[in-house]
Amino acid sequence: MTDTHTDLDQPRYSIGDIAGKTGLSADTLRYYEKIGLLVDVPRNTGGRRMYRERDLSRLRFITRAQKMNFTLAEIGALLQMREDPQHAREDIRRMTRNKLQQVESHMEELGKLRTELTLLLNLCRGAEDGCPIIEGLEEPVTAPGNRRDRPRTGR
Amino acid sequence: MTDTHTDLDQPRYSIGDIAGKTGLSADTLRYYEKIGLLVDVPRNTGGRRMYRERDLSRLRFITRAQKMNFTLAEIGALLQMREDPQHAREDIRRMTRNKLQQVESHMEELGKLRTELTLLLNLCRGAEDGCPIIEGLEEPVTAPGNRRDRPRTGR
DNA sequence: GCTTGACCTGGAGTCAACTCCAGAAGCTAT
DNA sequence: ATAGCTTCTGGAGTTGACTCCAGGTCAAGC
Repeated sequence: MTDTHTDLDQPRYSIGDIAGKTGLSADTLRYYEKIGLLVDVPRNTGGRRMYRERDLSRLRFITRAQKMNFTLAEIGALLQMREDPQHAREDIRRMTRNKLQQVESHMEELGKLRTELTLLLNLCRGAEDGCPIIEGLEEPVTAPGNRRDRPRTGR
Repeated sequence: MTDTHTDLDQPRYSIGDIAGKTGLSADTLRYYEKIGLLVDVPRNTGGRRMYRERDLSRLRFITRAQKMNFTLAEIGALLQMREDPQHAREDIRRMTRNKLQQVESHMEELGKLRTELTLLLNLCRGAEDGCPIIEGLEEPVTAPGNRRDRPRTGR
């Protein structure tokens, strides 16, 4: 039931436009359609794809979800949920809840990584010998009072 | 040969132990060594790998960085930086700075994704017909009454 | 000593997600 | 209406990151 009532005047974009806007390649866009991630992309009389705003919106969702390492299959399910949340099947809702949890724990992990990288960059800048703070990085969570001395690596 | 002086009493772990602790498979651990991500993993007399704490620490760094979609090659460079920050080559420092930026922008994107998923789950729960708030999701950042696309710099 | 299970090496196979053709056809400006 | 770019389809190839053998070795319990 994709006959949305009054979108006759909506702007349409060629595959090249969309590639430009999203940073995805035309090949990738065709691929997404082939595997069913993007559905009902209309064609003009010459058979060329004419994308609408909603496709763009979906694509942005897709790229965002990809950054979470969700598989395209999972993203497909999420898109279903997104298109029609109140009719989404229970397993898809559950999966979405699950994914939300994953996003949150990933954000936590990313926070740790950010800390590590920030330390690496901010400390030891210009220091020529020894950078004791770095030792702390070896074990992000270190029990207090248990400071092992660092064996110097040969390489 | 890494003649580490005083770590003779450090605990050593078998590949199975490490697999258990990290959640990686033994095959993956061997693979990481094969491609040079893990270096100088010592063997016992029988030729078996005996991992040390630092290997565990590296592996945790690796898995964290992988969640950021860094390639194993990139992670290898980051590990170099991590092992010896003050002697890291300038291009590796630059790369690290670069990666830090990526981490930050990814966290921002993840925040958006979290918002989307949260909305999907919290709204429309039980609603049977129509869920107007969902429309707002189509464009995550939408000025009311002015739904124009903002040009995004591609990844 | 024998069995059983963890581990070894080298190499082949798998999988997701693209990426790259070739050959044809659509659009646009001159 | 011709040139030159974009897009089309179908299918093959590539890449990164594993994953799975086969055929052998090592270690601990009985």
